[in-house]
Amino acid sequence: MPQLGLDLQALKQRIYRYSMQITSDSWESEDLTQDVLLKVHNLRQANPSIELSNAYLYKIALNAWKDKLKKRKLSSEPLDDGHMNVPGIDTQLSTRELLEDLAYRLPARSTVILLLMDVFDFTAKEAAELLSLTEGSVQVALGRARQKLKKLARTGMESSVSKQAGDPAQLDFEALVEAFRLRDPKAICRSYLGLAKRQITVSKLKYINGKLTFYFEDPDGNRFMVTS
DNA sequence: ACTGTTACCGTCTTTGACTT
DNA sequence: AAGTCAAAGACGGTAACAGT
Repeated sequence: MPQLGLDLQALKQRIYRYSMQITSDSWESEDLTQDVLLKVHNLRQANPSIELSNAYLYKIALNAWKDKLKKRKLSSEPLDDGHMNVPGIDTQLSTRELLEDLAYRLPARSTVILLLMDVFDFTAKEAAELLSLTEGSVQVALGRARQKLKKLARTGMESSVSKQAGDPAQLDFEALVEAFRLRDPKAICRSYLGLAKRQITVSKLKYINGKLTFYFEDPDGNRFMVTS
């Protein structure tokens, strides 16, 4: 029975492979891998001499996946909720496209709130915390932004806004992460739009162990993760 | 006109007690 | 153990008002 070494990267890859077998979904697997790594970390802290066999590791992953499914209440909630990597089913694509246009018409703060809550499924509380606002302000700003979004959708976004004006020069992942770190709505907006222009999408954004974790996807389909 | 805050309301989820 | 149900809490939305 092969023992798992302390090489975190190797361990992560192994768990990811198990997760892919269980979930058949890359994003779910990344989530599951994070969960399992956390469980393994806790297990090791509780018992440093614990033997983490492959079978045991697989069991942990499987149980974690079952827990996830339970919480998600599969009967009432589609599996791809909040995820945008399901081929052919991109329910949030229109929101994303509208959002990118909207970003040129709304204040940065409102756009970022819409981005966080309607695209990345942040709660009002989380968005408020990130932007140093009250929950009420976030909710109202969101409502107003949504109204504007609907209005623009109704009018067919008739004038495709010129996206050249004001485009910043240095727009990369670090800029976006830094913008989030500094809680600067304008910078977040700029960086996000810059990436969108390069056809690089932030396909997922979530808190993992208290840190913001960004999942990017480039035009070639390459996916990578950046943690703030 | 725009933005932030507060109060209030409706909906959904969670939790605990109770019954089968 | 499993199912049911009511209470409590969390959450999102809206209206009204105030400040800039």
